Amino acid sequence: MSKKRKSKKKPASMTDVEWVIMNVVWEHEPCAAGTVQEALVKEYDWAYSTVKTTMDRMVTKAFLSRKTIRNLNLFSSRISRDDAKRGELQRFLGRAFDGALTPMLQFIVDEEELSADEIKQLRNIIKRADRQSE
Amino acid sequence: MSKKRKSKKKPASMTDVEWVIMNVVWEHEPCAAGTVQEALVKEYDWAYSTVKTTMDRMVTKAFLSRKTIRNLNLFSSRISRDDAKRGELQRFLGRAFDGALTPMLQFIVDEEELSADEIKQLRNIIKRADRQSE
DNA sequence: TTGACAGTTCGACATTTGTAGTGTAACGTC
DNA sequence: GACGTTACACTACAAATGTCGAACTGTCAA
Repeated sequence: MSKKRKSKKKPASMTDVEWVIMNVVWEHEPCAAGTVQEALVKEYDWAYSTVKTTMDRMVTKAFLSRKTIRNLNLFSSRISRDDAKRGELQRFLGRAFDGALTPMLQFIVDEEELSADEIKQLRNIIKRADRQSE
Repeated sequence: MSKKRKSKKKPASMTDVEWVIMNVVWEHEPCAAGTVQEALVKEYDWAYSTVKTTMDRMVTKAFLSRKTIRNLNLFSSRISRDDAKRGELQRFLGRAFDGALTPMLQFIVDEEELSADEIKQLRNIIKRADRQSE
């Protein structure tokens, strides 16, 4: 898309498929494509080669790194889960909430029907943060 | 991507470009492609035809509707801003937080450096929700 | 009526994405 | 050392995306 303004380098965006794969890699790294495919086949029935191709591409995109041992490709993540989450949050906020955080929470509170329990949890989270910031 | 399980119909996902355009449409609808292009040219320098083509495609995808008056195409949104936000939130949570809300907020509180003011705002939002749920 | 304009339609093209088949090379086993 | 099993590398291909240019058309004022 390419905005005109400069922006502090943030992790490139991942597609849905890539997220699914990354989530497995973070759990199992370093791991082979077969491992990932097997972990996912119950939910998504992708062929081995589909997963492998995607992972190869993710190496090019620098989401993954590859280490070859003998006949085996071992993949590892090149971005941390937290960085990826941060990037995703930024993009999400940017798209839908003009980048602002509190409107987003406001929206959630207003629009999603939160259970009393969830509200309690949220309150606790905030409370803790609040205390810590003093 | 297509998961194996069924899922309640939720709005299809929009690309970044589509979000940018939608945000303008929501502000100005019903509006012409030229209006949108002009509104965006300062930030993104897309040619008129780029915007127009994208909007045409968005009609096909049912994000927009088109009404032709004489020589003019007037576009309107077919999904509400809130629905789009809801969908986006779901996708965001699904990708990065296994669909769960509180871990997401936890993450924000832990990882983003929130200003004291932001924390206060958050607390107020929650407090209000809390009171309301009783 | 003739431009100047604004807006349209259509086609085009390079990339990226989703998805996978195939032939091949290495591995472990009997 | 032959053989079945794996995992790999390579190729393919349609659909979606990002991006426009060119040619055409309707409108309105001079």
